Amino acid sequence: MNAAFDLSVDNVVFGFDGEQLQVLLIRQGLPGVDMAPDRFHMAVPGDLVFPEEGLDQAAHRILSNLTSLDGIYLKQFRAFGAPDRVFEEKDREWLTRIRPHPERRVVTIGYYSLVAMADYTPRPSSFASRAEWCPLSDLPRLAFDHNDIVKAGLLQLREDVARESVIFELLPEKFTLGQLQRLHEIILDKDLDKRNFRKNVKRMEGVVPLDEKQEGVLHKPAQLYTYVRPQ
Amino acid sequence: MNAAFDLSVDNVVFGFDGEQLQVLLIRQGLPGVDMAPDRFHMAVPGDLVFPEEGLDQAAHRILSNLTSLDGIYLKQFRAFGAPDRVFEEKDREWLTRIRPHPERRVVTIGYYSLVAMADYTPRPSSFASRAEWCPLSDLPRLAFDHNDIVKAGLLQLREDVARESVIFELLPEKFTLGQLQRLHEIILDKDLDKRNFRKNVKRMEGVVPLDEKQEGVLHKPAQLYTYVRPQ
DNA sequence: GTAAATTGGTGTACTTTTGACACCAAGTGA
DNA sequence: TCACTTGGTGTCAAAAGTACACCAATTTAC
Repeated sequence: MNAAFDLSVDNVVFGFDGEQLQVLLIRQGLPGVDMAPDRFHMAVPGDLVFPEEGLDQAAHRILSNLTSLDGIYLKQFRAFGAPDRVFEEKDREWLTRIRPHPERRVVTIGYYSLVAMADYTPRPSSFASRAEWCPLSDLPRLAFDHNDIVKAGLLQLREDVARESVIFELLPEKFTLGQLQRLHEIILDKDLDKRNFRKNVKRMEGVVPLDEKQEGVLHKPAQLYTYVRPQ
Repeated sequence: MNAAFDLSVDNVVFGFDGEQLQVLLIRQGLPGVDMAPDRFHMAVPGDLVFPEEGLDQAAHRILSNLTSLDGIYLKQFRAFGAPDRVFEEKDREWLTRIRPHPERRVVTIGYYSLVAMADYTPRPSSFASRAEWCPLSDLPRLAFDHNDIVKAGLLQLREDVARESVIFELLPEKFTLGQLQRLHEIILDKDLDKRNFRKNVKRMEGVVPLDEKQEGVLHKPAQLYTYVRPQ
């Protein structure tokens, strides 16, 4: 019995544009092959873990390679190891062409991450892959079990938002309370009362007002805030 | 580059005896070898995942094999994949003798589980292994990175107890409010007020009083309760 | 320059939850 | 019958959560 696995990491990167949650996807073609649009491989950025590298380390490396995103928040949330998680013909074909051992069972470790979209517009990177933001509400059919992975990442994010200060990773350096509230509403998928929300923010450590206002908006400009990690 | 991993599952099984939290450990010797006591391999029950089996499935199978515990609550909480997680000489030696590919890097998926100790006294099982309860407060040095795994499992349990009804898995079918409170106190590692605790229990779905009282105790016998999963 | 549209910003009253606190009751064993 | 142990109960104050309505500042269209 020769139970060898390939191990991969998949990163569900959430971004926020002030309006809705987005997920970073990569569209991968095959080098030198002209593919029909529906044969593209839309997936969350992920790849195999190297033999000598830690999991967190791999997650950062892979994300950096595929999207040039560096030094961002990344949290492991779950392993996905159903034996049939790669079952579609299209997926298998793709693997055959890029993986040294396409027949091997792959177990993947899911990470989620948070990025302030304003701070980063994804730069296509290296090999025939293009990174692009896609609204969470409008996800296409993804490769492998990546739709499940995204869903699970979102659930974890929801749980974490309540407890941690994770959420500020999703905002630009300067943000308005309106944005902060909308982000909470979108992640938690429920409406919050404006005044109560602001009451809570006041009690929150690290949210500090700047001497600056929004500009170029078509309504009363909002006070800008920033987040400084407590301690 | 031939990046092949072995994949294992490790189960941190928590038990409660009415007094303190315990963890289920297995003491594994080598078949036919007489080992000095300090060379025994004390570990959390875990083993390799089969090539064709899902992760949850593997966790249940392995736990069942090593401890004859079946059909219990099991929750995946984290993957452990540091490249050097198996570094001690003693551990390596042991692996060399039981694993087909002892040199292979092993990534393990941590599960935690909960058992009402009263319902189950571990039965030694199959190959030269003995399962035994060990107080959490008095854990020995375990094999591999199992001390870390237990610690991480406990943290996850703490978080989950607040939200879910997980905790009843740790109690016998009939329990007293005193036991329920002690269990909370032990898991959360803080004292709770008796009256406030009972107030909260009243608001909790599923905890129903029985027409029965404790017997054979050296004090006022307590009302017995049971838990019925809501809906 | 006036009106419409849009989002920003504020306080109060009610309800619910949490937290602190002390004493009698029902058993056991000496 | 006394000492010991755990079981069981209510009240009050503080904190947190929730519901709710109006004016302010800016832009654009007329």
